[in-house]
Amino acid sequence: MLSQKTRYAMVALTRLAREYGNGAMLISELAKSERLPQRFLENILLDLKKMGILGSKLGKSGGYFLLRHPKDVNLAEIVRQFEGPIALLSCVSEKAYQSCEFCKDETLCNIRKVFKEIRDLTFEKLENATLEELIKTSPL
Amino acid sequence: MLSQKTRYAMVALTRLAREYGNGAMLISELAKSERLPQRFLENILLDLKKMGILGSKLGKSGGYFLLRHPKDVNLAEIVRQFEGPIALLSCVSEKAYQSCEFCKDETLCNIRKVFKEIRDLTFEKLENATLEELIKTSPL
DNA sequence: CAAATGTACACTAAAATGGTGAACATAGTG
DNA sequence: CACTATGTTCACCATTTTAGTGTACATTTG
Repeated sequence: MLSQKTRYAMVALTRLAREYGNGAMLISELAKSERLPQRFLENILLDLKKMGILGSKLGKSGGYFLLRHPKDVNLAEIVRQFEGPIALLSCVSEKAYQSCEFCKDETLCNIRKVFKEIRDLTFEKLENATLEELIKTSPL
Repeated sequence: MLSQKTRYAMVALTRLAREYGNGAMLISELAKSERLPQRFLENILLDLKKMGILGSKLGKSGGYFLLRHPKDVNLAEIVRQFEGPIALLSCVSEKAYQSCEFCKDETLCNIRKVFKEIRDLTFEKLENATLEELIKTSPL
């Protein structure tokens, strides 16, 4: 299961994506309106800023805002940052590959094959889930 | 990422599936030949016994053996037991569903939609991964 | 009975999770 | 310039999870 941190990040980002183009939003307002713990949220927003996804302004009328266009931020990047590898086994991870201590030949391992397929499908779904897609309202 | 416990369980089970029909195998032999920490493995095998997947015999020439046919044990069951829910969000879990504290209407939530698709694909792959499939040797 | 096995239950060290506290830096306003 | 509202930094903390280990016990076979 995803950590609270990742879930909070997704909620905060989709909100900031809806506000895209409207200037900065206060942490306090974001926390209150989305029901996120403010102090914890501060850490998360700071991480997102360091990733180059959010920008911030200090002082009066300061706050956070989405730097990139919502179509240029996807969940794969967010999940990687806050959860670590998308893969369930390091032997099928793209960014954090480590060879398996059990396998003599990974190409013949059927366990690996299953988890490789799962990783690839999961990654594809997460990568296609841009903030733009996430804030689209379903047709009635 | 999957825990060591889950990985060890998968390794032990595929080995016992290969030995299916050959009687009991010593924990010590299983641990040594598959390079698993024996004491930790004992806990895992006990869990698998309680799940009705393994049987055991005490005393001399005792040990563990697969109770069910290898085609009747799949990774979905194993992952659920040792990792908890297959879903990444409780709002898309089948066995551990919990409503989302953020959503007003889950049917309209696009985040949920993404993770529901991921859950369903993952579950399908894990369910089709029976021990019988896992021990098949690839054709040359 | 003795030895070889699995069983039970408690315990522990280290890491991850989900935060909080206190002081500081910066930008805008009067 | 001083004040105040904001974000920033860094350290700290309690709880839970992970990955085991310790010790004693129960059962079967020879």
